[in-house]
Amino acid sequence: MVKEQSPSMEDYLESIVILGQEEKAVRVTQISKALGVKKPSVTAALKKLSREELVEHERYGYVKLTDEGQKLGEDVFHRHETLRHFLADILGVDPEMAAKDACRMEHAISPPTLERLAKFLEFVQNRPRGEPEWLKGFRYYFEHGDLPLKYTARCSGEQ
Amino acid sequence: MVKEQSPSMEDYLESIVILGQEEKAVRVTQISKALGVKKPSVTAALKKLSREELVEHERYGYVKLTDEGQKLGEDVFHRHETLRHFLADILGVDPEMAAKDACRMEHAISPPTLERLAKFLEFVQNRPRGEPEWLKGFRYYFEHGDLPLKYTARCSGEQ
DNA sequence: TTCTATTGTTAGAACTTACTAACAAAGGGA
DNA sequence: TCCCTTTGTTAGTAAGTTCTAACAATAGAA
Repeated sequence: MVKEQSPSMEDYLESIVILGQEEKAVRVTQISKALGVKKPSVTAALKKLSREELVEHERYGYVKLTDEGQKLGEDVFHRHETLRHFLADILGVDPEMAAKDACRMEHAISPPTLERLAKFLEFVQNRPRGEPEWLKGFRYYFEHGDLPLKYTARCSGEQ
Repeated sequence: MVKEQSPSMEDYLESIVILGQEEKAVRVTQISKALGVKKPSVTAALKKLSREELVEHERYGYVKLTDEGQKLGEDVFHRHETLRHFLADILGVDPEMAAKDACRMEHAISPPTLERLAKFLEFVQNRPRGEPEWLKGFRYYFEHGDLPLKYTARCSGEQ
């Protein structure tokens, strides 16, 4: 079984997954830049992740994820994306801030909670008729502090 | 200005706020039990928080928050409660798990994002006619994987 | 008042994660 | 081939958080 990873190690794994999608080979410098840490920190992290067989990394060489590491990293990325979309698309948080918050919250949310959040997103977004009316209502509510009249009057019981 | 607190220190502050609401005087042992850490850890944390003038604590005595500390602790608690309610009441996460997740996420959410989340809760819950219909729709969707027919048929454009 | 259980502190260690400074390997031009 | 830039590593340090073991203060009961 795979040991629980710390937020920090999760960040490394996630970052390697993302870089791996963009470039053919992942290097220490890229990870360093992506995470905003110095290269010796990356080396140390890779050493630790290698010991746990989540990463393959030979001295001065490329960085590769094992199947296990890939799975873990993708999972973190999935949490990140779900949270980011929820924050930006539902709550209407500024995209940049949504990404930053997701970056931190991704380490704190449990699998069952994430599942529900993902389903919620699905529920709201996978509609043939587009964004539901109540969501527009929320946007209005957030701006004005109360609902437009039509929401309290029309189609009663629906809100 | 108040220094940003680490998740750990935020937990101590929050815990002292909560214990302070329940009991007249807060002690090291209570904090220790509440947070599930050993007493020396509490002593060390209080020392640090004292240095930053967030806590008043004399040897072998009671623990009290300064105004600043109280404000910070209440803020953490507010984040916790907002997240907990969202998870439990909107997403339908099991109450115990909602509390645990909130406990971790409370350190990761930014003020603007929290504000939007709080507004969202308000939007959903402060209704004269109770829980909106779409939320029941979500519960159904989560259980069954798709919507009951009436949601796709009735009141078109509303969902 | 003295004993004892409770409560709290100190000291010392471990773990994690990051940093800087200095060195070593690799690789592409000249 | 040699040099120089880029890339990566090592060694040493520091901060933060927690722990255990041992000791000290406190307070209530006898």
